[in-house]
Amino acid sequence: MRAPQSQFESTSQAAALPVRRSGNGRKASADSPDTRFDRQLAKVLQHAARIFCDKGFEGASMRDLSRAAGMSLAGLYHYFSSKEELLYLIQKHTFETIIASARTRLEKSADPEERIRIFIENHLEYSLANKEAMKVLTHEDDTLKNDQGAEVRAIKRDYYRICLDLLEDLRKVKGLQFSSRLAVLSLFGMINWIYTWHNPRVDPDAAELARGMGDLFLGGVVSNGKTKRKTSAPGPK
Amino acid sequence: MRAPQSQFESTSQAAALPVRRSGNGRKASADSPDTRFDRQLAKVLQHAARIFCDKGFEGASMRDLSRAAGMSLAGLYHYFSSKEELLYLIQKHTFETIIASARTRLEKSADPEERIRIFIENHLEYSLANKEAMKVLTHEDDTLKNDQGAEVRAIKRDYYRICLDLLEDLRKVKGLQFSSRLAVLSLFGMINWIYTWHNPRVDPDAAELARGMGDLFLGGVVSNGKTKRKTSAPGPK
DNA sequence: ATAAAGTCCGAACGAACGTTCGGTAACTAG
DNA sequence: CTAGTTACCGAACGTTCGTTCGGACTTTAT
Repeated sequence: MRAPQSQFESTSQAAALPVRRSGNGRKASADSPDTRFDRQLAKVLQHAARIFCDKGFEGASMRDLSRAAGMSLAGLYHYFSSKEELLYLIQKHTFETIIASARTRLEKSADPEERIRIFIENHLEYSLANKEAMKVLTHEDDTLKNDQGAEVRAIKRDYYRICLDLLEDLRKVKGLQFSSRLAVLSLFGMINWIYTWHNPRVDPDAAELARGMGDLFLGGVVSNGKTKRKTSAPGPK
Repeated sequence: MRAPQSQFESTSQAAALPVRRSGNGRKASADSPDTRFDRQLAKVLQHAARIFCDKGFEGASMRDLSRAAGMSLAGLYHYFSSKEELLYLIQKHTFETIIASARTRLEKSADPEERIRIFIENHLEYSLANKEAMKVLTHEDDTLKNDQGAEVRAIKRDYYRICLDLLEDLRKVKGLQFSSRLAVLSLFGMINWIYTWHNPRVDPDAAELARGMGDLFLGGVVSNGKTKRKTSAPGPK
């Protein structure tokens, strides 16, 4: 929930974006990561995530947003160049944060099964602590087009790949047989669906949820992987 | 006053909607379940589902829809009274169809585990055969407000309840211990997430997908339900 | 002090939105 | 045939949309 560094480059499209850099060469002090610009942008991004979460990207108007952020319509455009870029900034920041967190936590264990549990718990903890941003991630999954969409999709693929590797480690070490793709997408289904139903007043917190879903998923993968022959039942072709 | 509406009736709000019934009073010929009106409405609904699926409910314009349906903007309003009602008709019809199909198929078995597999397979088969409508169901989950929203939400609760009952049957018969709510929501996560990734050219068909997810889910539920302890029994592999 | 840069706003732009209205063909009933 | 209903459309309504522009106040640099 901290401010994003203002390294907001599109990476693509080198044009036209009003982008400020925080620590540009001027100042003597090496780096000031939080400029006024950065702090205000972070605040706007947070309000925007809430509005996009509530009304959807297309359903939310810039006027809704200006009301929520307590800033004039025109004033908003000081911080980004279009509504689309706003969505891009939210999605990119959210993905990068959760990936960084996962990578850090995964360093602490070498056991394949425990690493999968760590991955799940990290995802659930971040999801429940940042519900709005996570809903915007999944709900506006294919809203962004062109370069910005491709970039976010690439980051998402990284995240997917982390989980896939964890599962293939497990499979090798335990000598199991199952489709990693099907398993990882089932797991993502479980943990990404939570935003549609989780109610903090009735449902468990992230840690217990992670334990329950970890049990369910790992129990399923392990118990089936052991006895399974892949081309089993003749079935309909 | 004006006309439309047929077997897709709106049980809530008795006012203001243009209502028309299909087989009203007169026709002698045995069954005309399909009047011209009904057939045209069904066609429009199908086009609308595709457009809503592609661009989202808010992102889709009535002009997009009129182009897709090959009908003028004004002509569309002969069949429904607002864009919102259009979404309502799609969602209601989809839910009712999948529920009816599930109920019919479930009659054919009394074994709790097999019944869960039937439920999963029914859901996946319908989902893959009606991708657009299913995406509109889940993606525009909280778009509808007021009476129409409440009605769709009630139908959805029925569907959830069917699955919950199946799981509690399993738990009783097998003497397992697990949270039915967590289990059913995890299962829904798996099977509803499919629309975000399934590619018919690479991924298995509904039957094999249902087998795989049934194995995963039932394996997890059963193996964990038996030993209320943490996972990974110390037993040697 | 003066200049430059950064921050923010009121007002307006043209385009697109959902919906309505008056009318016109086509079909159906008697 | 005529009368009436059904199916549909062109054109427009009023509103809201994302975005822009010129200017003004505030902070920073010299």
